[in-house]
Amino acid sequence: MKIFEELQARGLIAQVTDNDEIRELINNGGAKFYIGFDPTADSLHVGHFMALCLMKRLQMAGNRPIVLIGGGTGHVGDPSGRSDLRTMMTAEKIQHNCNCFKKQMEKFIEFGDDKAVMLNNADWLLKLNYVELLREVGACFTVNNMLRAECYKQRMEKGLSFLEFNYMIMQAYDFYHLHEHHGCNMQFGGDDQWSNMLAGTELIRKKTGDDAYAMTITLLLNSEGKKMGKTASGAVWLDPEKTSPFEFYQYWRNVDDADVMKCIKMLTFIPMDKIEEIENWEDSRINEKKELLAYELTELVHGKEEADKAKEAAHALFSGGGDSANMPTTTLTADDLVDGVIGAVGLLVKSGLCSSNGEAKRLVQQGGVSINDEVVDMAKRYSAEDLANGLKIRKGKKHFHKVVL
RNA sequence: GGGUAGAUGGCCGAGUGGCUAAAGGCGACAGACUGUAAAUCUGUUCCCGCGAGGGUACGGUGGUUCGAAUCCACCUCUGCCCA
Repeated sequence: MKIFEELQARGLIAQVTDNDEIRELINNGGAKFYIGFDPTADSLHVGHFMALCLMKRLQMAGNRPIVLIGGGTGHVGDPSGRSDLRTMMTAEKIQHNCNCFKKQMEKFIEFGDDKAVMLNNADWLLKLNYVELLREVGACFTVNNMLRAECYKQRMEKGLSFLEFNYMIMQAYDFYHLHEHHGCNMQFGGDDQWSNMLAGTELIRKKTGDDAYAMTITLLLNSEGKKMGKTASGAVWLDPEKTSPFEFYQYWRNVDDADVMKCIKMLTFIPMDKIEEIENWEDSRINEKKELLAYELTELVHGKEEADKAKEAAHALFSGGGDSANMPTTTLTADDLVDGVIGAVGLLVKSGLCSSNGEAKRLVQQGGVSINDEVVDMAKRYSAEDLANGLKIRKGKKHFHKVVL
């Protein structure tokens, strides 16, 4: 199976500018393609991860990737897929985020002369001259057309600043610049990027007469149509400091039944014939599928060692036993005790499982907390000796934490 | 530049001088049921306090009042209409 067919089989391809040309190009390793990443946070998330995987797949098929960090576009802010105004970031924050991205990406993609290249659009966007740009690029677009783009439509009601409106132009210019200076002939991106990417191919055609191609990857949506990789407390990050490997593993272990196969296809590198086999597993093996998904992804992002640890910890916690070796742990000091003892509420707050005493109190009163496999009440107290051996706190069904003195 | 409507808890949204820590919905969390799933049912959902109670909070700053999310002034931001 060639790469294009594989991407298709995995359900990754959303839209393409020219099906046949693109198949020809990437199946023969003739694409020099770029994917842009705007430094909107100090860590990559699952959406970025998909793009990086795509990059890797294409690279393995002989195509040449360019990672474009949006040090310049980050100053503008992409309105696509947003219903409200994007807050502006300071230059320092952007720079900081760029550095964080860079570090994380180097773990996934091999960079080097004949491998992948990393560029930063700050290098050309920040020194553009406004009038010059207007004449050179602005003349190639009509506002009428731009306003018809899907990404702006939903913003027409809530308001769209001129700053954000220009994002499309910036991205189009990037593509044009990469085409001229780096021989880039193709752009990939999330499906919400489609209009921006088309603007790029159009600009290239108008300026140079060359054909350039664009392809979007399917956004990873769950069965309810919401973007995956988000939790109540925010995104699922790739940075282990922001989302621990265990939490990461658990996120995928807990995906909806309906979404498991989709995730396996779109996110893992398990070969297609194996995937077909998995797909035919009986319904009773649904949990095996989830474990497989969680393990594969954790291994890809955090490495085999962390993946093993996360899997072991999960098994220990959910399938009986009580191996607390790999649980997140908080070490308390004697100062945390009051009169030599500490209650369940104190432990919950100190360990970070609860953000306030009130929240912890509610949980305890609702019977949602157990310590060392015993449901606790408000009156329960623990002494320094109890703590010395380590206490295993369980909050609700799925949150575990160990506390030692 | 002129006119006009608005800014309420994580989000949506009611409230329009005391009964309002603020209806309702969504989300989230916990319990029951399960398969670490979904659906369903029950409870919880600003902070401190065991509790009585206290402290903050309705865009910002001042003011009127015994008392303000609610009235007044100014400011900031946003939508819409006219130029």
